[in-house]
Amino acid sequence: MQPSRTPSPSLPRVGGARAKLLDAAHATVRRKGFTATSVDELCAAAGVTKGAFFHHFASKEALGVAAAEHWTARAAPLFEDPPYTKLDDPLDRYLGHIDLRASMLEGQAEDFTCFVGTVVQEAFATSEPIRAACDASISKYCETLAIDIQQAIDKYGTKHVVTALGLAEHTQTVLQGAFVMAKAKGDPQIARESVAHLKRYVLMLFGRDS
Amino acid sequence: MQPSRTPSPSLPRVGGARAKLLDAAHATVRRKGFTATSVDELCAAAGVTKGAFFHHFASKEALGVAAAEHWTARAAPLFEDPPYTKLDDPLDRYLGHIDLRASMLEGQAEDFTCFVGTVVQEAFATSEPIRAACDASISKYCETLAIDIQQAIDKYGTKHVVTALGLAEHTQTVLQGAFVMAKAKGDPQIARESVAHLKRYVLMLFGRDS
DNA sequence: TGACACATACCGACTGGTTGGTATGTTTAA
DNA sequence: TTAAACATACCAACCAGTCGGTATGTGTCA
Repeated sequence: MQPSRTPSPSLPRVGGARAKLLDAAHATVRRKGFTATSVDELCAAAGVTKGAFFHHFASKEALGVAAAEHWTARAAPLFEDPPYTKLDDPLDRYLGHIDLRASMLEGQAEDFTCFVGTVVQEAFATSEPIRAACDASISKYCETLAIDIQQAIDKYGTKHVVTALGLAEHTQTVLQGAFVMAKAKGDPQIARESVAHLKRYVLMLFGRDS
Repeated sequence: MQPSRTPSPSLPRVGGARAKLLDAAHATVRRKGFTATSVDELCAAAGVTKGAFFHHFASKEALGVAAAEHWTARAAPLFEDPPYTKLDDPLDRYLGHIDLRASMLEGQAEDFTCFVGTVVQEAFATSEPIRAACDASISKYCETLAIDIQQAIDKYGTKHVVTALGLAEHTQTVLQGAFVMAKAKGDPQIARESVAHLKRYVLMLFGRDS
């Protein structure tokens, strides 16, 4: 591979309408849903024109797929930046992650809820590309989380037989459910309580309670 | 008993377009989402005309509210009909309910998922009447479930301090999350596994495990 | 008994606005 | 010069909602 003189040939040279549209999609779709968000509205929120939209995305569906993939990238810092990721004990890292997710459940639902979770609810039966992209994003999250959980199982064992991936997926399930409940109530308190139940389950499972 | 020509003065005299529209809404909206379901489509699915639709509902939003209320009524048999509801032990009744919900997670997601959970994700920020109606439906479910849980707590106590309503809400949270995950995966297996985790949590909490 | 007034249930063509998408031009940077 | 990155104007299809009308049942009173 030859070193290129241009900073990045694939990156936008003018304004970066693509990135602005993806960010606008994350914000607007989480508030109004995918179908209820029009292309015009998205363009207005991103400060670009329709021409720019269809230059970067073949269709609204293609934007949905790209936004789901972008969501995965946006979630990556969650596993890298927080201080608890440097802890020696894998169970502490897993519990630290649960605490972090609980602490994020504050303010307006549209700000802390999951883009792919929202979109897949609407599109799972009508757009296979979008469903697959959302599935990939969620699966990636679960697989990453399962690494620490597996190490915790190896180190401590569990009171009942569970798999690391299964427990990671259950963690994600509780979070997705918590988002739905917070939206219904108009208050994230109920979501925090469910995550507290989840943490209690993990503590009991690993025998760290009482 | 004399066969009356007119069944009931308060009941629809001709076709019953209202009931057919509500049933069609439950089916179609769970598959495509609320916004993506057009009024024309709903009328076609129900076999009625647009005139009938707007005779019974002031707006599409009003249908959403009515359908959420109808969903509550549809869920009532869940707490009355199953054989386990006749068990003496309240914890057995609660566990029986969890088993029932797990057994329902089969086939296509659009057939076992929750109407109000789907709708509230889309409408929580854009329609307060719909949000409130969905909240009422979910709250009713939790309050009903909490009755058995409270009796179980009174009878057995729990290893950690929890409230009956809080545990009922967590049960609902796991189910809502399980629906999202099943939609993403295109397979209800992952949903059943999360409900299994929930049941294990309840068993550990009440000291019924090992 | 019957006739008239009224209410409810339903029909379907129509409308003004919005939708996703296209066709074609202009600017920008290498 | 060239190609990508935008912008502008436009379109056919579709959308929620309206409206004048029909069919049918119900209450009232002579």
